[in-house]
Amino acid sequence: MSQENSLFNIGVVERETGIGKDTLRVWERRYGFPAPVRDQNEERLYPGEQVDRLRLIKRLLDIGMRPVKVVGLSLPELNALLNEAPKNAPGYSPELFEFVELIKAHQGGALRIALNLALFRQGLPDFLSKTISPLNQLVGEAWLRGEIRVFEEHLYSEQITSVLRAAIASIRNPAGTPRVLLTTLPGEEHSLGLLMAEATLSLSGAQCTMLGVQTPIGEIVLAAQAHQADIVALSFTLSMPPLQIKSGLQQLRQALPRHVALWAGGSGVARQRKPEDGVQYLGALSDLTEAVSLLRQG
Amino acid sequence: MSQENSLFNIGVVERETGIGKDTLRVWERRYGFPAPVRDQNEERLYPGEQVDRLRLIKRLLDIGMRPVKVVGLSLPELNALLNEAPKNAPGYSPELFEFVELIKAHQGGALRIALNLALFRQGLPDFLSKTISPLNQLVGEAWLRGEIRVFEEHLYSEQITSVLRAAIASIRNPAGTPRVLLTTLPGEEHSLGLLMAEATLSLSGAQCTMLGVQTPIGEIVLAAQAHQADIVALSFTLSMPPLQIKSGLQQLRQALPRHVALWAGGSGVARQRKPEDGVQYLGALSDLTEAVSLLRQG
DNA sequence: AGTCAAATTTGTCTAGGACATAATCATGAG
DNA sequence: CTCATGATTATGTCCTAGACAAATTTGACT
Repeated sequence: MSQENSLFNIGVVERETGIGKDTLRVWERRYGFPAPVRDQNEERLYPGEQVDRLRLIKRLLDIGMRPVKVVGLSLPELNALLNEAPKNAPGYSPELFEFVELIKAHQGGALRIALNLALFRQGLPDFLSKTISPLNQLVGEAWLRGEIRVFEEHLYSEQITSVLRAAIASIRNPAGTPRVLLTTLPGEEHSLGLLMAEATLSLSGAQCTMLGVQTPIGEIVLAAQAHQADIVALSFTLSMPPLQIKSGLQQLRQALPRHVALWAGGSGVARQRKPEDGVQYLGALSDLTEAVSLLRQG
Repeated sequence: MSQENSLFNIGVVERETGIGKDTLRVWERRYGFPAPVRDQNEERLYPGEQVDRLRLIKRLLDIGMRPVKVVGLSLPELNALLNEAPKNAPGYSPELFEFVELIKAHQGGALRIALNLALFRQGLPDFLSKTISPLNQLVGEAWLRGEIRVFEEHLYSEQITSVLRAAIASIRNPAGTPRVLLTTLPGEEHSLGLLMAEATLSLSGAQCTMLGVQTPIGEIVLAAQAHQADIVALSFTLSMPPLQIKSGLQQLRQALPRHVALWAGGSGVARQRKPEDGVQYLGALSDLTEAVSLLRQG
């Protein structure tokens, strides 16, 4: 957790929690929380303990709770909510918990080796759908409950990245079809989803061009043109505000030539209520394979 | 460039340019630029052309110019400034320009192959210092002059990442010394510098733990403890505000045990005026090898 | 030319109000 | 009882105009 006696100004809190300055101020006005002390210039200084609470609140909002219900709750109350949250827990296979144990023990090297073993035992499609995907969810839930720290989650991401990149490097198809451009919109900085999509698509014989994260919309359009892409594939996590996802997809769809398909996947789009016209939403990785087959047929 | 007739609200402009909302408003008040139109609610709507100018202005500020000199300049004036900027151009080897041509031609696959050839011809240390480093600078300058677009720069980063990660995977030393923890502070999202450092350190026999980008300070401390790190190595690019670098290094140095060394490198730290106590600044990658030797001796 | 203080520049913070849109609630129809 | 439709509440983002500390530049004086 944060240093106990430290105080943070509003800019630092915004960066650390991902909650905007305006939002922090308006919560204070409306809900009476957070309740920062003030320095000699009447500027807000947030105690570390409140920053910790804000982090937990952010997690609850990301999984769909509403501010009026969670902003201002005490640490124990927040933890109670977080612990009862994952009711939809499917039966995780015991093997997955071994990976989690490796994460908690900070055995990065051993984790990578174990993941690689699973990859070559199961094959890439099963590895992604039966190991990585549920493991991501399991890790996400454990992180939600505070059982896994941020740095442990970073370590985990790094090992997955390492394993997937090695796999992709060896199955890349520079002459495949369709041509797919992979990236995320500004604001979405997670690349794991992209890597999983690239692996799946490459295996389906598609030709992938990875642009990395946070490509401005205008640049995506240019890149699609330059690479004569048939498909632009975007990935969204829960950390991306639903409104930004919606308007971003709208703008991009409008700016992109009609013959270029726009695919969106990840936990962030599962949240979207009404689908956008001309945007294909993919719930699971397996949908990708299916969508490629459909595209080839039709 | 941005869609010609499009209008963007202040939040989008902040995300696209990296200039904060407060700063955009105060520039308008002080310098009369940007001069957005207003919608029916008196909310700012920035024309695409002004967003383009703001992007160029941001680049000039990142290389050390002052707002009073550049905010409000017209597109031709900005381009004139950008073109005269890189006076310190060293004599680039002709081979480097071939890489640049591949980038401009969007030949991602060919670029990766060419880079790999150079890697195995030169060896890793020379590849990093004589190819990648100057190429980064060359690409950075070309980008500054608008000769390389954002998406092309993304494509370039992706290929470098791919080549370096493959190299690192094959020289990783899980039992080496010293133990180094690699990451960036919140706000710094570029990981190329980290990868180059990891490659150099691994080759020196160090044991690297890569945490990826944007690890909160408190988490870095915990990770250093968990991995019994001897060194925490941070990377900073020009896109990181100097003030954030300074205060971040101060905070981290204070929170880290004294016996853990703190190393900082990248173009962002070259800008820092006064070095922080207890922080080692590394100007070039070769300094890393040297610093490791020194550490082993002393 | 170097050093120190004064002046200027610059980013970030403040308050309190406003509004569009999303989410929830309530009502009525089938 | 279920579904749709309209009213109400909740919520994030934007607004103005002022303030101040820290960084940088300027200017005076060795």
